[in-house]
Amino acid sequence: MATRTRADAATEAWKRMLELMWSQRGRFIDGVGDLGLSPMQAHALRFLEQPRAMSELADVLLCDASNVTGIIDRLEARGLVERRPAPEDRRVKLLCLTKAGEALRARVRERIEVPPPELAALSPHEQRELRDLLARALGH
Amino acid sequence: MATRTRADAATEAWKRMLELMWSQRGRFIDGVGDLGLSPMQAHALRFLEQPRAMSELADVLLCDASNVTGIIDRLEARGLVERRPAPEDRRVKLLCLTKAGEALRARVRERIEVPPPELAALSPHEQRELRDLLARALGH
DNA sequence: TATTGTTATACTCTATAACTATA
DNA sequence: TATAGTTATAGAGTATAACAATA
Repeated sequence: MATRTRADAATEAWKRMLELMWSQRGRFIDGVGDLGLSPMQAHALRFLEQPRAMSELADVLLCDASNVTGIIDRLEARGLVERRPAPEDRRVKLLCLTKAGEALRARVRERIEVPPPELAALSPHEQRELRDLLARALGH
Repeated sequence: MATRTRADAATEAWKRMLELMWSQRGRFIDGVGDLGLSPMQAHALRFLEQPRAMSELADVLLCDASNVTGIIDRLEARGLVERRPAPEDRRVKLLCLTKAGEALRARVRERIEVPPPELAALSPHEQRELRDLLARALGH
């Protein structure tokens, strides 16, 4: 077996994606921080496009349900989210964004979805290639 | 100006990259968790390929220097890192990995750098295209 | 009995401000 | 005086275990 001096292309691509993502961390933290949100609070808003149960939010945030209690407590205290008992199972609480929550969620998305300069600087053709490759990878 | 019903290609590409990254979050948390590391501890190890001052590590981790004290305290207590006064300025402390720290750092990298199934499933040609596009974006 | 969400607890990460030791 | 790092403090995220309400 020949000595491998270079990783395969998927590994190289992944390492570069990690590098790009890490470089955008400050922009994300500052962007949502300007809106008065911690990173996890911003992610919670992101996933509340539709009402979800506490346990569902815990699943997508990859944290214990007991954490979601605290995260939602803080958003609720700001009037961004409401807890409503689910009609079909009163143990379940559905998390619904208020008007203010919807508005802030839109602002979070606007900020997060602005592509980094590194991508914006690619040619239109390269941008489309990248977009299409990622669509293939994600099975879109 | 015409109504834009679709975002430009860079924005679509970025959104897909965010989606792919978020989907890999659990693998990262579990991967470094299996090694007994929190995410931030793992990142700290990542950036200690060469000895660095506390303040330098604070810069790359995007956190206050006072946080680095605690993060490094915990790594040092496990014998992974040593603080050494810098010869030219004894206020500065250089963080050096021990043998155990080097070994664990290598294991962290091995785990993190495995590409996700979504990328591994692309054809070799597509993988190379993706790798090269990202290299262009990053100015490599 | 089992499940959903909360509470209690403890640890980690986070920033700010005050402090120390060097420069 | 200024800077590098620490300590003190407080708030937020994290998991585990015990608990209340509901199924």
